[in-house]
Order: sequence, then C-alpha cells, then structure tokens
Amino acid sequence: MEPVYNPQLIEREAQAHWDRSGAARALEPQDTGTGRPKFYCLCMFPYPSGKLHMGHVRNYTIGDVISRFHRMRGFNVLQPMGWDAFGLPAENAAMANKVPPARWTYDNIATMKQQLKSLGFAIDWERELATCTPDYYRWNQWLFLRMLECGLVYRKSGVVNWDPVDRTVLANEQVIDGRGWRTGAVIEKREIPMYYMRITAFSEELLAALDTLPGWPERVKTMQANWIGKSHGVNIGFPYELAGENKVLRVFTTRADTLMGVTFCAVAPEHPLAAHAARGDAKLAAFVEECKRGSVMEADLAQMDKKGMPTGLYVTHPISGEKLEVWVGNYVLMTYGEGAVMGVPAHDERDFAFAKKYGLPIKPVIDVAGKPYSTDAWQDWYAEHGVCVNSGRYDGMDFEHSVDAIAADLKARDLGDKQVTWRLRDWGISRQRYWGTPIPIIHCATCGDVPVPDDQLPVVLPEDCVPDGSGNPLNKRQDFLACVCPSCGKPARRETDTMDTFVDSSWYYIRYACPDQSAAMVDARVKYWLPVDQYIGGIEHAILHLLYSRFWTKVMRKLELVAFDEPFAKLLTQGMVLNEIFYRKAGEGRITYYNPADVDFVNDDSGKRAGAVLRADGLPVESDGIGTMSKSKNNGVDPQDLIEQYGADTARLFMMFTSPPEQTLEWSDAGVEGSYRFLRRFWAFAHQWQTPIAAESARRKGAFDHYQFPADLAAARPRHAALRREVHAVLKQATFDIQRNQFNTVASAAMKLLNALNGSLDAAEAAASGAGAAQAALHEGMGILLRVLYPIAPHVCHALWSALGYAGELLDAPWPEVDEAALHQDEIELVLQVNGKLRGRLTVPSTATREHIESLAITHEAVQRHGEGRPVKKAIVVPGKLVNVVV
RNA sequence: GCCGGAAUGGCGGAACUGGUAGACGCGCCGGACUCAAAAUCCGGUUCCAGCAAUGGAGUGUGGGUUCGAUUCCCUCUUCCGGCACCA
Repeated sequence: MEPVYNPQLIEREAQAHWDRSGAARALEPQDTGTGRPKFYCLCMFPYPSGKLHMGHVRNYTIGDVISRFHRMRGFNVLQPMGWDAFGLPAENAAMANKVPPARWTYDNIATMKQQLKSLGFAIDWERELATCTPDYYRWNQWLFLRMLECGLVYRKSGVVNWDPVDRTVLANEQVIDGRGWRTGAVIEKREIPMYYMRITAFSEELLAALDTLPGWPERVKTMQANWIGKSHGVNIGFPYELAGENKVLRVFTTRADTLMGVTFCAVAPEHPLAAHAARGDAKLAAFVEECKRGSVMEADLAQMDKKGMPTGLYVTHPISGEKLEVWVGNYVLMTYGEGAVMGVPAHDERDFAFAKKYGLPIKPVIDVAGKPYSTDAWQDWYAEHGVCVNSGRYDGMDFEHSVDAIAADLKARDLGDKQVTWRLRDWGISRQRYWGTPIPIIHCATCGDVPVPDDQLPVVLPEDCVPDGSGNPLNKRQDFLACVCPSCGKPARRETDTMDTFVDSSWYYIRYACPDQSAAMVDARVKYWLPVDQYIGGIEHAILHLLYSRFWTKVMRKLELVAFDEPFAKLLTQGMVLNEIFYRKAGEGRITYYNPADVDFVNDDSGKRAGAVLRADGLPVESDGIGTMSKSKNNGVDPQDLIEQYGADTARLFMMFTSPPEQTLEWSDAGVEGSYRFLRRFWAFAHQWQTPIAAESARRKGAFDHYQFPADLAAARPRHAALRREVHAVLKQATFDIQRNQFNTVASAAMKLLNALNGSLDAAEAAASGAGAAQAALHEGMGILLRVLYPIAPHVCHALWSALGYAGELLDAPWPEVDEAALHQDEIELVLQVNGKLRGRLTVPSTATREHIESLAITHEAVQRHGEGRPVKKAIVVPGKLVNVVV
C-alpha cells in the first residue's frame, strides 16, 4: 500500500477492474438467480454539446450514489446512459465551423463518453443509445404514424418567429429583444402549417395522475397542475350582426358573476373579428400589424405595455342587451379560451388598466365586505369574490349562486353554459430544421398528405448536410425530397420538417430496456425494467420534458405497447450549478466576460472579500453577480481540469458535499481543496493503521459484521465504548440521510467517522495492538466508514477495502447495520431552560422519570437564579432532550 | 407579467416530526515542525459587552400563534428556475 494518496493510479486500477468484471452490467430477470428486485435508476441523458459541464457531473454523481447504494441494499440495478443527440446547437456549430451536425455530434459523444468513464460511474454502457441514429428515430416515426391513425396527431397552422432577412424560422432563443440574432431584423410572427400531438386529450388524466405520484416533489406536481391549468367557468356568447348575418362572439370567463359589469369586449390581434375590422380601417390594420411584430414568447407578450384599439364593431350584452364596443387588445391570447375576453374593468386588474388608459367606463358590480370602491386606483381586493350589486336580478347573490343563475339564464337564451377550460395546449412538433427526426409524410399533388408506409421506415436523414442559416438544407436536397406517392405512385415531395427534440426524450428511458431490438419499438424486457424507479434531472425540466414523457407513456399504454401509466415512480430534481460572472466594460459599451478561473480575490484582514482582479494583468474586474454556467457569460468550469488535478473521487465528493442535490449550487474552488485534503487524510490514516486492521481482517477471515464486544465494555474500556457509540450514531444519521437523498450530510458523516476514529486511538495502543477491543472497534469503524463513503467516492474505498483485507468486493458489500446496543448510555445530559431560554445543563440517569427530572430542574441553581423568586407555573419535559421551567 | 422555489457566521451549508442555532468543510487567527517556505499537525473562530464567570442580540424584512419558532401562519424585499422552437 502506497503511503500517499495517488488518485490517478487508484482510479485507473479500480475502473479497469470494474470494466473487466462487468460490474455495471444490469442483469435480465432470468440471470438474476437469487431474484434480486430490480431498481431502474435513470439520469436525464445529456445533450452532446462538446464537453461535460458541472451540471452533468452533479447529475450523474447523484445517480451513481443512488445506484451504488441500492446495489448495496440488494437490488439488481440498471443505470443506463445515452445521448439526446438531435437539436439546434449542432446546426449552430455547423454554421460556425462548416462541419456537418452529424460529424460534430458523434465527435462530441466520443469525448463526453470518455469523460463519463473517467468519473467512474457504474453505467451499463451496453445499452447506450443516441437519438440521432435511424435505429432510434425510426420508432419516433413509427409511433407518429400510429398516432396519426388514431387522431392523436393532426395538422393545423401555428405561429413561428420569422426572420424576414434570412427568410427563416427562428427558435425563441435566437430572438433577442424581438430581433433576429444574426441579422438584427425585427422578427415577425408568421403562421405556417404544423403537426400537433393531441396532448389535450389527456389533460384530465395528466392532472389526476399527479396524485398517484407520491415520489415526486410537491413543487413539480404543483407546477404541472398549474401548467395544465384546469379552470371552471362559463362560456358566454355576445351576439352581433355582421353584413346582415347574425353571429356570436364567444368568450370564456371564470368570473361570470361580474357579467353585469362588462363595459367592453377585447379580442386577440389574430382573432377573425380583428382581421375583419382591419380590412376597412387602415389605422386598425396598422395596429394589428404592429402586434404581429416581435417574438411569440409568452414572457415577452405578458410584459408588453397593454395596448388596444377599437374596432368600431359592437356586440350585444347577452343579459342587459346593452351595446358593447369590441376592441383589439395585444394582451389577449389567441391560444387560450376563445381568443376573446369580456372586459370587466372594475374587477380585473388588466381590464382596469386598459379602461383607465382608454377612458372606458368602470362599473363596480361586486361588493366585498362593504368596502368602498373607488375608480382612482386599483386595489387588490377589487378582484376578490363578494356579493353582486348593480346587477339587476342577481343582486345579493354570492359568487356561486350568481354564476349558477347567470349560466342558467345564458343557457336558456342559447348564449352560453358552464364550461371547463384548460391552459394546456396541443403540442406542436414540427420544426423547420434539419437536425431532427424527419416527419414521415409525403406530399402528393393528387392525394394530399400521405403517411410513409411502415415498410419504408425509417425515413433516413442524410448526414452530410451543412446548414448555413438560410433555412432547412433538406429543402435543397433532391435525393431526399424526391419520392413516389405511396398511394398513387406519381412523383411526390417529401416533408422536410423534422420533429421537436422533446419527442426523442419522451421515451428514451423505455428504449434502454431493449436498445438492440430491431423488429419493434419495445419488447418483453420493458415489462421487467419499467417504470423507472428513480429519475434524476435538472429542475429546469420540471414541466415540459416531464409532461411530454408522461403524455407519451399514456399514448403507448393506450396503443398497448406498455402496461404502466406513469414513467417515473420517484423524481429528484437537482438544482442548477451557478458561478460568479466577471466582466470589464471596454469602450463603446462593449463588455468582455472573464472566466472566474482566471480571477483572483483580494481579501481583507477578516478574510472577507474586498475585490477581484484578473490574474493575467492584476487589474480589477467587476462582478455581475451569480448566474447559471453558460458560454455567453464565460463563467463555466470545465470538470476535466478538476478530474485531472484531483481525481474523480474528489470531484464527486466535492459535488455531493457542497450542497444538497435539490438546492442551487454555487461554484467555489476553495471547497474542492477541502474534499481532496479529506481523501488524503483518509488514505494516510488507513496506511498508518493498516497493520492492526489487516491483522484483524485476517483473524476474522475478512468478515466485517457481527462483532462481539464484551458486555462490560463501557466499564472496562470507556473510550472504545464511546467510539462505538459515536460510530453507530453517525451511521444511523448517514443511513437516514442517504435514503432521503441528502448526500452532503452523508459526506460529512464520513468526515465525522474519520475524525472519531482518528481521535480515539494513539500510538501506544497501536504498539500494544493484538486482538482486543481497540483493534476490533477500529476494524468495525473502518469497515463502516468505507461503506458509508463508497457510493460517493468509490475508487478510493474500493482500493482500501481490499488493501485492508475486508472480504469480497466492496461493490457487493451490504450497507452497514446500526448496532442499537452500542448507542446505549447510562447517563444523559438534558438542556435546562427557564422561560424558553438556555440557562444550564442537567445530567440525569437515562431511566429518570419525568417527575424526577422536574424536581431536579426546579431546585437547580440556575432556575433559582433566573426565576428571581417567582413561582414556577409549569415545567415541560421533552424526553432525552430538555426541560423548560416556566415562571 | 404569470407559475414554482430559495434566503442561516467572512463563505458552502447542518439542525429529521416546533425543543441546545451554527454539525461538517472552507477561510481567517494563534501555535508546533522547518534555516525559511510549502505541505502536515494542534488549538481558536456568530456578533456585542467583559480579564473572566457570565449577560445581551441573532436564522432576508415586519407582524402573528406557542412554555418554546430557522421550522407553522400572514406581509414585504431580493435572488433563482419555467413560461410551450435552448435542452
């Protein structure tokens, strides 16, 4: 055994050993022999962006800790890995470097796979998949066609960001402040035909099934429920006459009780009525055009100034018969409800602002606890429920009664009824981009849109295209475009849109069970492995990816491809990895960002940071606060440097130690040194005590459980009894913490164990060490420490386990059991409080009764002193913890 | 703007169901070793007053419930994530 910790050597040897023995291979049920239960532990697969980033290291370390822990607990663990390999960055890289996205992607996969291996994750690489291979995406196409057959896929028009200069569709992230990222041109909204997946057919089920997921974080379930957005309201029709025809403007509202306070109606700029009115009104047409400028992002729309224009058209109030003017409002969303709203300025904040701006009447119709209403300024309580006033026959009714009455009256006039509306919209999957799954459709002049027959799947994406920013290169590929109509046999044109990459990630976790199955999308192995027992990924995926995956699962279940309802039994959402952003402003408002690795801090005497300088020139740099690691802010940290300098175990230990998984993690180099120091100290300690531990191992033939300590250990060797008590107390905590995924305190438990072992022994005992309590306690403690630390830092523990003579593979050793007998104490110390304030301590026998403790407390000197002679009102005893005397 | 989170020493964080606030680590201060430095080891370290014993304050802000609140409720502030074409 080397005297000094050498991570490079240890890690190379451990990884080679695990590779040779196939340690990470998951067993199929027929091979498990003893019938170990399965445990499918899955981390969200990475986009192959080039190199691993810290978020990956964090994600996959968490997954590996959970996987290795469950293996110690006797499970047949599956931990697979693959590549979310289609997507926009590959096209951007192609534009920058003139390299085909395929080539760039496969190169990145090779690099990142190497990096993952160097971190020692117990991944079953035999199941690796990449979504950009035809073997995988053919099943995207196949299921798309099945969904088309049963009406779960359909075609309609959708809105995209259009760059009028590059004449191309842009992704939201390519639109900056309403302008194209490359051209700077003002972006327009444009409607084009797209394919949609009917996720709304499952709205009710997606919402209700959240209650069947106790293993999901509450906050994720809340976010999904809000996203699905079920709301109960009333659909109201406002009749009008247009060109001699009787028509009805439909709106949806959750506040039908305010119907008598409607003073106008507003429609979205895309609403047919707006288009109609604009035809005869140049100013209105200009306004509608103005609304069409800018991005399609909801966040942008929501933060725009609320603007509107009257259409000159009037509708009739369905109850009062009053004429109401119809406005076009830029804040009305075409995608929600009917694309039109009734304006109730008195009781809706947005309508209030709108009415004030354009001088529309405000008519209060709800009385909230008799508070006085004033139209001067909006008050939050204006939107609260109350009792109807100024509402004719509805006066005096509360929310529920008035909604019921109004809905009934509307129904009688055939102008509305109660209705449930969802915020959730169907999933538009068409992308006007090259690097994705081709949509298997053929456009025929005679037959229309014809599905590609199954026996012609997959529609293979040519891999040698290089996008240049001028649109989808597939549109220029005759060999791709030209095809024959499967229906009539005439020449036809292939669809060039590709699928949203969320399609790829919606079912990859199922394919891991049968990645080599070429004849079908899934096979019998899926039944054994799925659903995923533990899913781990970034909190940023809390809504979209997880919702689409849940939807996709329900579709596959409906098509009888799988038998489960929900894909992920338990979910752990890890926090983002952040780092400080440093910059300097040069001339002309230009900002240069500096990587934190190149910045040094200047500290004052107390160790408080006083400033920061660039190491290269020693001059100050400014801090722009903390943000997610990104290329644009140059604040990323390359884990490769960390692994090379300190080794994988240090990288893993630091990632786990520095904060609990669900919390955002702020990067700091300083803590890395601490983790490295601990591992070095650990190694040095093991080296120092190798002889007695190995001797004990030999005596016990490697056995590391069922230690026999004399019953009078506490009396005979109080120090060893104290050591055992501490070791088992820490173990108890660590066992609890690792099961609730709080790995930072598991790491600190390992540190405490080392401190305990280190502090309990001295050289004299080492010299005297033969068989005996000292040696046995040391052997036991070390065996526990190695197993507690192993899931986090497996290489070093693996090496020490065998160097110290413990039997078998640490990989398969069971997680240690707490010896409750070791925790026993004859006397315990209680905290003594007077009126809830700490005033002293009390040592009592662990068997002391409540009455005994009370009497000891009341007569205690500190209680007498702080009680100042006042009578004792009562004493509260919390067993094993404290006693509080109230005076 | 809407939805969801978070806030504790100089720093990362701990405190499980309301019961000793600051575990563990970093940094800093002091000491040992060394010609010296690095590394390592030992001790100290929430703030204020005090030689000390001890006392007071303290978990983003302001309020509430309780014998007792970092923990539960309400208010506000700041930061982070998502908002349907980044993944």
